[in-house]
Amino acid sequence: MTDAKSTEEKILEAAKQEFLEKGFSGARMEAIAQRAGINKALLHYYFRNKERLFEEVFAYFFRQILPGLRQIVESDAPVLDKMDRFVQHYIDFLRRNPDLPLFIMHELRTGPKERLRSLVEKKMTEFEYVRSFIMQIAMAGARGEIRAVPPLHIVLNVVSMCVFPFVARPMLMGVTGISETDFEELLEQRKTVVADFIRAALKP
Amino acid sequence: MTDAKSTEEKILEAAKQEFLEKGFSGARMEAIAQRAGINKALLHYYFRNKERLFEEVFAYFFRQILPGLRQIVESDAPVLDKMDRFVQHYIDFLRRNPDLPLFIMHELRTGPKERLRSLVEKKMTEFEYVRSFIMQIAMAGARGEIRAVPPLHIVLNVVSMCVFPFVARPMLMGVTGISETDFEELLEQRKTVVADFIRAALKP
DNA sequence: GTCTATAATTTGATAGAC
DNA sequence: GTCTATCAAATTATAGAC
Repeated sequence: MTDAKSTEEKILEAAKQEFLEKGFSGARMEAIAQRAGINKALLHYYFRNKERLFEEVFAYFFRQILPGLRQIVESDAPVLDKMDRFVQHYIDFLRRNPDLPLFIMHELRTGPKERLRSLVEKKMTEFEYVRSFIMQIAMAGARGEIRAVPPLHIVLNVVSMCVFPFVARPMLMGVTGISETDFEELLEQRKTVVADFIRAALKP
Repeated sequence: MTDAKSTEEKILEAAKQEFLEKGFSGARMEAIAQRAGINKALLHYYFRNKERLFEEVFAYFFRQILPGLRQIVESDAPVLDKMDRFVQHYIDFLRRNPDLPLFIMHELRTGPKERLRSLVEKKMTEFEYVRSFIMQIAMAGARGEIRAVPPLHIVLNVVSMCVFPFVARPMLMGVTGISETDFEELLEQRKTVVADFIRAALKP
């Protein structure tokens, strides 16, 4: 197919980059136009204003926040295996989208509160899977399959350990002084280290 | 004493709030002036421009990022006890400064890269303690006191589990639908849950 | 649909009186 | 030190030709 991207697609692509790098208030319409290889006026032709363009981009990223969770949660593997799979899959995903979490968190924190509510209402599906997962963990705990730890905290721990390195990346590299490639290596190790850590922590 | 705050202090106080809430690019000098009960001109009298005022504020917050670490690391308690103490102490600190991590991370990510370097050079003391802690963990692992897990990953895990709930707070409350007070309760529980989790994960 | 030119607004910063 | 008034620059948004 390799058909040239439509102008609208080019704009969205450019806007994603700019907003991701600078955040809403730091992003510049002019910069987005340049990235897209067009001029400002055309931005406003396709998307009325900065706010609307941002909403489009933000909603797109928000939908991606927990990819592939369904497959994992709905399978009939033991919960510990599901956690393994989640950790591996999620860290790989974040390596391809390293700025996503910080972007979402910052905009959720600084932006208007309606932003979250409207999105949660539409895209509750992923969140349903989170709740399902929590239930499954609770049941596994009840039947002694794993150690009794409050399920919500378990999920929090798992996600924390996956996401945090990406959020804290600049600090981490500043403190340890490790290189770009060492950091990548660290993330690769982390897929198994974190999975092991969780298994050990939940051993009955 | 109860002496009225000096104008400079009022400005800094106001600037901390504004920058913390909105970030550098989202903050408005006008808003800071209003919060401080003065006018814009006076801001520029005390701090030449927005950038300088921000640097002041940012450096202040940055210094606070790992409070009380020294006491914990330098004591001669077993490493696991130190981790307990760190978790309890750090979560309590973050409850009093819930927006600190996200603010630092976002500005480190979006701001000029010199920002980090200059601060790291000055305030390496806290980071030294982190490195000491990592060494202590490595040694504890070598003598079988804890399970053999790469020390850097252990520290990452500990910090992750403490910090992440604060970074992800809006998302967390959106997903689970829990109330403000329930969230506080969750954090309180977390002090012991996380400490336990780590102990279990590191049991030889 | 796309552009150039320009308006309208916001916002950081300064001049100068008190 | 503090204020009012104002400027200059940056930035979003629109008008109108092609």
